[in-house]
Amino acid sequence: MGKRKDNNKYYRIIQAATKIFARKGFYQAKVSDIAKEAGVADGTIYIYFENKDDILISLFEEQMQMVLDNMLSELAGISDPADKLTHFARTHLKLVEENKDVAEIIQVELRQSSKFMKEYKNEKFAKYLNIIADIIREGQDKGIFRKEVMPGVAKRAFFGALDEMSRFWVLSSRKEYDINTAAHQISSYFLQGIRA
Amino acid sequence: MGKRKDNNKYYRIIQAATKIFARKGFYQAKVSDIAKEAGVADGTIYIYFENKDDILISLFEEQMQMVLDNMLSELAGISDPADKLTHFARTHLKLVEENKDVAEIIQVELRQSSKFMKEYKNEKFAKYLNIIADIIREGQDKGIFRKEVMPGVAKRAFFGALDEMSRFWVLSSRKEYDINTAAHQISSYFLQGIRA
Amino acid sequence: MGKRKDNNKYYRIIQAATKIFARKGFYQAKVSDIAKEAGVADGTIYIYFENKDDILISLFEEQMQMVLDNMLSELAGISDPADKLTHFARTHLKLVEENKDVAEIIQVELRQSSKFMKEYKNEKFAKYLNIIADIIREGQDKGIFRKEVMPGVAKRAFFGALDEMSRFWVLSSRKEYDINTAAHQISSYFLQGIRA
Amino acid sequence: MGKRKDNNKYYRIIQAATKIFARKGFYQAKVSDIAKEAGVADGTIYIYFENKDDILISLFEEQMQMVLDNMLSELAGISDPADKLTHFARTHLKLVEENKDVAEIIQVELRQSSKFMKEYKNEKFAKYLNIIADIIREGQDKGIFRKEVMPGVAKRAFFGALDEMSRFWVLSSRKEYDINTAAHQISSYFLQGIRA
DNA sequence: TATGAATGAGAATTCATTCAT
DNA sequence: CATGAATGAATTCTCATTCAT
Repeated sequence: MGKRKDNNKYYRIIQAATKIFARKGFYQAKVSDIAKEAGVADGTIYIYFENKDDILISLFEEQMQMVLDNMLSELAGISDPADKLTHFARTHLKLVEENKDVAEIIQVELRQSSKFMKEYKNEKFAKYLNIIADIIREGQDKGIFRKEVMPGVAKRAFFGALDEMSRFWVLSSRKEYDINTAAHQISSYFLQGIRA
Repeated sequence: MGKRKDNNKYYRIIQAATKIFARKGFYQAKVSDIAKEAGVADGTIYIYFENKDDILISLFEEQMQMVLDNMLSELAGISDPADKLTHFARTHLKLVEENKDVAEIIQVELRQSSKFMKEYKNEKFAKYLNIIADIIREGQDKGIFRKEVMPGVAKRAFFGALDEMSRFWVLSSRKEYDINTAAHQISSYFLQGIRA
Repeated sequence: MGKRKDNNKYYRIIQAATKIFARKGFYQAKVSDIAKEAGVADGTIYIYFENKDDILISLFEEQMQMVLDNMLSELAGISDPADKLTHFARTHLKLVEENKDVAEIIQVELRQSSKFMKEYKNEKFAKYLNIIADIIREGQDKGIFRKEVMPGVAKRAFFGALDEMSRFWVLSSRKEYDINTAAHQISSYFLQGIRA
Repeated sequence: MGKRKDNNKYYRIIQAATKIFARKGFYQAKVSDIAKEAGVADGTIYIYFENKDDILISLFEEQMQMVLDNMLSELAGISDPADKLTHFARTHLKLVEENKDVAEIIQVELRQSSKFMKEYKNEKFAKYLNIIADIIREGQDKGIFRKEVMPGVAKRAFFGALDEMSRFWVLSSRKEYDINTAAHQISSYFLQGIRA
């Protein structure tokens, strides 16, 4: 792929960028901030990444892969589609809580203007959403969920509900509701909402 | 008064900024782009706004006020809380469709890191969310919605579901689902999900 | 002369400019600051003055004329050249004390770069210095002052001594020495220095 | 160290700024003029200096240190206070003649409004003046100068006399008097003026 | 590979001056 | 004469990126 990941500096820079982008936002973050945080020289960044945009893109790819892998392994042992959705919610929110920086970047920067949401085909994110769609289809096949539910709409509704809840956590300091409560509430509305 | 709105140039600049910010994003947009679009000199911007940030903040305030007023008047004649939620969904999505630029900015720029979501207390947006919470509480009082539903969580879940759907529209060109279908689906999951 | 002084606004603007230039310096002062201080509109300034430079030039001319007239009338009744010098010193320092703003501008702005000390022929200031040279020549003719004293050098030495003392007053808040002490000291060194 | 002086670019920029500020004055001088004169890129200036003000401040510090060191070494071998003052005058005026640019900046810009004479504590200049005060005190101790001479006034009178003479040189092209004549005249008035 | 000093294009903002009212 | 909103030229400073060491 032409990208040097062999050296651990690649990952150190990704980690540093995650922290800096989360704290300042993409446009406010300086490449030299990331270099300093990673403990490398400014120029070293350009050995591992094409440019500043590429740091963000790579960060997404790496972190989304981690999120994706984690979610798939969490759901692996569960067979009931309803349980899967409940567990998806809990896992997603727990992940947000445990990886504030990653969550904030995905929340905030990923949604940012043209440069990223428009020009960059975020396939990992699409896959993540499709985990939900697949569970719904599976549930419909098993007769658990209503046939008229449209998976393409429902996946967004379910993800959006979780996501808005996360934003609240990411952007506010106080925590009015704990994760389990929120995860339970949201999956219960949704499950009851689509149940046959 | 601190801000000169008496002159229509204030609104012309807001309109121009809405268009430019939606197209390029806040950081990519040049003040001179906005000036050109508004048909005024660069310096004129600074008669009506403190600086570039202030254009965005003012834009939010003005547009959110419009959105808020519109929603309240749409819901005015409806008494049944379930109908209100359904109509909220339809109105919200229609608004997004009819005001792509405004929607995109609220979607994308409003979520942008520290500068805006953290430092800027977005009270108009909080009010908008609270329209949903109020409807839910009203429904609980009337015994239509389950008592254990937490309005603070549910308002975010419902808004998040709509919002994720909107993002899909705003950021993609093709439209797989029409508004009414999406609005109907989402409000039906949700209503069934919280119904007593 | 093409300059409208008939209206008292001309003088109000000069007064305002004196205050503003003294406080902020020529380049830091905004024409609109002066307009506000004078209680006129920005555009009005340009009815009475060519441009910002012209305000400063006019201010010098007017204020130096005042200083010149004042000094000449103060010295009018004195016949002894030594007394004249002593009185020049006292009058000069008293004037500085009583017209801090004017003094500060002459001290500071008049000396400023090319624009003013180089391109602007400051004839009033030359006349002021020549009052001293004339007194010295008069004293030499009367045999009071040494013949080898060069009036062109001595006038600058005497004025410079007074001027440096003034700067100290203008720029510092505390006053270590009072006017009469300083005037007396300086004129006594100088008189004894040039006496035959 | 906070400021990188290790590289000779620091001094090249100081030299360039000295030339440009002398020619155009601080406010008229563009940072890019200085960069061009120094043969570096605009941005390079900001590696060595905080901002434009800092260039001027640093220039003062460096050049005044040079002036100070030069004066102290010139006076080192002289024991008689009267001779010291005479030599001070000659050295000062020679320095002015040989460093027109430096002299002009110290003459003109240093005196400039609030930004520099008020907010910037010019300690090097104070030290320079105190060389004179110290000589006068020494002379008083040795019984050569009159006891009633106030060193705090006299140092300003002497320096002011020299300074006004320098201004004349710096700002005019023609030279009516040569250095030695002027230095001799001024120190002779002054010495005779304060002698016991 | 790694460095970090140097580069220079780019953008926000200011403010003297104008001119329609 | 007087106004003050509008203009737009001008300038400082930033920072992603390069490249000689």
